[in-house]
Amino acid sequence: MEDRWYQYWLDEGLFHAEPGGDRKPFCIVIPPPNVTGILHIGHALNNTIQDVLVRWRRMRGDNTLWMPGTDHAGIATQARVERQLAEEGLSKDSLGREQFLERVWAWKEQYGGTIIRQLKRLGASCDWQRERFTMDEGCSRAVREVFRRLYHKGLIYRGSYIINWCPHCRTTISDIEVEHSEEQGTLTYIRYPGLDGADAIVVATTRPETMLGDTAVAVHPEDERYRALIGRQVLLPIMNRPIPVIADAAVDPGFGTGAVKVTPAHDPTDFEMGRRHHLQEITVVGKDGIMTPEAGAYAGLTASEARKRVVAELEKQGLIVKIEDYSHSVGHCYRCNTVIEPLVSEQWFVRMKPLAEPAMEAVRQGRTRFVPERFTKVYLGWLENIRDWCISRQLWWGHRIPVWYCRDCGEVICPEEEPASCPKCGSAHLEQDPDVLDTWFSSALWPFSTLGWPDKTPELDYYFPTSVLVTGRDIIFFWVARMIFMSCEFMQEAPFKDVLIHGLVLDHLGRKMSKSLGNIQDPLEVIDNYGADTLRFTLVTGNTPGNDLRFQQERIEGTRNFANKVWNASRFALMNLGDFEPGPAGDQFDQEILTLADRWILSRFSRTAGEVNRNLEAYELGEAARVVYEFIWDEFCDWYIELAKPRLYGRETPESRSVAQHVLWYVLQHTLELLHPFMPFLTEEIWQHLPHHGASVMVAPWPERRPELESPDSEAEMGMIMDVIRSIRNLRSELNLPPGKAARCIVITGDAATRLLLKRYTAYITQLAAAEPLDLGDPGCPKPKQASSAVVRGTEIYIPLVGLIDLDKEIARLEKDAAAATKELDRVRGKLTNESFLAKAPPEVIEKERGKEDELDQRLSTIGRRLATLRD
RNA sequence: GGGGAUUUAGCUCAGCUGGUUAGAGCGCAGGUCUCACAUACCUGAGGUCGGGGGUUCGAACCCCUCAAUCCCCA
Repeated sequence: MEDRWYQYWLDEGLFHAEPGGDRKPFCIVIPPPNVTGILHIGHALNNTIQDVLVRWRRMRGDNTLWMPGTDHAGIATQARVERQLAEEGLSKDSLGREQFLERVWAWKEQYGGTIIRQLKRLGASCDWQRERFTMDEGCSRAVREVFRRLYHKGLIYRGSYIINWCPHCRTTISDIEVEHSEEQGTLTYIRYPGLDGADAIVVATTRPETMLGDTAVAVHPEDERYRALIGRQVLLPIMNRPIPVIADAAVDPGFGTGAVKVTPAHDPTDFEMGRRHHLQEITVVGKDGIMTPEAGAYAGLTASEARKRVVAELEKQGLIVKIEDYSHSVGHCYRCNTVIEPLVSEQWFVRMKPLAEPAMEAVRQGRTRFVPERFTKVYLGWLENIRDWCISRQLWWGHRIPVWYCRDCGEVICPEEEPASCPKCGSAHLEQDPDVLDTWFSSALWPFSTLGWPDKTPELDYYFPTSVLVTGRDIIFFWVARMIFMSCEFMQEAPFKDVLIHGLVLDHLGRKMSKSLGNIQDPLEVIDNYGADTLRFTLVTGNTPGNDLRFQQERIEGTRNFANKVWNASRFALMNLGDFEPGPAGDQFDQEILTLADRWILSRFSRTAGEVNRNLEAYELGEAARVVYEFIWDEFCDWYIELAKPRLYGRETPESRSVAQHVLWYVLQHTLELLHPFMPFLTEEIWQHLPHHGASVMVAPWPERRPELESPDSEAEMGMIMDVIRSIRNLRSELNLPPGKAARCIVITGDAATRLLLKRYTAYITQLAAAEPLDLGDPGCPKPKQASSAVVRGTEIYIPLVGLIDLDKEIARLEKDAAAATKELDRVRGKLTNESFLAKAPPEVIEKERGKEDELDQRLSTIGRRLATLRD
């Protein structure tokens, strides 16, 4: 059923959008999933939210484009193909760059469509004709253009700095790709002997092996303990190299002894210090994790082996003061969890300060708005402390850095097209930089590269800036911030008006889903077992924007039940609409011939539509879905359909039947439309079976409020009748009367209007409460003693059952009622006798309290009289 | 160390700008196979809204503080 409708939508071209026209544009660019990936539950949530918004706006009449695509995911994809090669006994180096890339492309062709197919199963209404890939021709051109412009503007530079090296992935990674975690290690205190009679100094370190590359010892400038030593020299043990004692405010006097060893080539803080004090940078650990020749006798050892031997040697020399257990933060690669090695290396960087400023301004001025708003702070905080972005990666799969070096004159060239010769010396000996760019560099351009930039396309002109970006909060730094600064730089405006941030999908115990925990919920399995509609609805409900959501089996089943309810109600409607033709004025109603139930459900429907819209506009998708759910189940099914049955079954007049058909059809059809963004397949299936205009529910006009259908009077009258019915049901239940068994019921009210109302709609009450016969009377009429009774809104209800009423029980029940009413009345009277309340509360609030007081008062006296009778 | 989130019925969560007798689903108890639906219907029991203080006529909602859990950053 789902596949069939999806194919129908595709065949009808309903997902496709073209720029132009006088409708409002609405555009979302998809967060491109990794080509290598498969759909996980987080994708399902992310894309369901987008699809709800997109389907809603499209029905509302906006020119709606949902731009899809995938990301080349440099490290991940390369790693996958390398693993595949390894299984064949090959390696990327044995293949060579060209052949390896061919293999990756082939792999992409074979597996790259998987996640797209899965998105389709979810029901995603993307414009697939426009599907893009971050390494397709257009995106690649955008990447080269952006690089070139930033380079010539001096915002991209090459330099030797400390970077994060992942020895496993064998590439640099950016600062945000490093994940820190607390680890148990040791703190080793080492004595560095003083030179020229100076005192020795003791330093503490978590990585003793790096001492081989020390080029200074640092203390805090105001640390009295070491003041005398500043500017003097100490002897670096083992290497027997004299190194200076320097003063730097970056040193924490509270750490260890307050004196630290400085290894500029292997620690970010030390690196900064080294640059400030012009220290030598000695690399002792290589990119392979092996000690370099600079490590002297330790060259060739692994770092951890070197650590053992260095400590042993220092021990031998009596220079180890002590070794303590110590818990400290260690950086790991976000992809493979390998411990990161900080290294000094020649890399490409983006100068962030000038780019960050406009990106912060765009958000500060509200041109881009985060929903929920609290994420603004996260975003701004990050950009305020931004460091330059290392963008070169030592990979093959990705956008090659568009820079060539002349082997003859050393010129660095960043031209528009691949150069044939050096513009400076004319040499043909050019060599392109071997590295590729960080994957996020190309995704940062996604909102405009997919719309055709750097060309001036109609798409770019019409759909940019896009309307809203929907993404998880884990990706604000990686992606959202970078898109914003790139757009500010190249489009002179922020790429989207709103950023809707959603939380993570957790398992039923509230834990992150992970392979190692084995608690992954596969969305496709849910689709197979329950359908995409159920998955979508479950993900969207029971959750507020930005908050995490626990995924529970019971909630899936609850939603499945709801889908089933919709299905059955519709089946009922279809069974009774066989001979119904809506006619040209199908949305018009003659108020005169409508029944109370008709007016009530139409009124409730209009309000529901209003609520759904209000919530969707506020990105409260969960609330919007809940409102539709409650309307369908609690009002349409439980009350309206039940009340319409006798009419539909022809037990009344043919005219009454046809009016009921009309209202039933109208409400069901438009309710399906309201539900469509959340449950696209089910609603299409039913909608198509109902009399309708148009090709699909997905392009039906979106239901808006219709104030002329709203009727507070009908809602109030219906509310009264419903209360009476509930009250009778309650009494029946307490008397253990089976729901189907008719029972006589006496309803007494002093209010003539109410009596008239109940008289007119006696049929509703007899039908839904099996109250038959129903006697209506005024307060003067006799009340049976052998009866169970209740009071609702000033109306007394009696069910007489001679011989079956336990008077003591009945008295106890009424006393309980009276006690509750008394308690409440005391509270209300407390308010109403409070002068400040009367003086300061708004009149309508006071009025409301007075109304309550009257009702409670009346109720109490009625119950009181009844009790007196029973006790008699 | 800094920042944020969460804490409401047995469980999972709603509760929009302070004006409710605090809601839903599941679970629980009782009753119904009523011709759309037992994946259902009817009825009911369950909460001093994490603790303490404050602002206010009025606080689940605003402020302060403490506690627990989770997340991010350094």
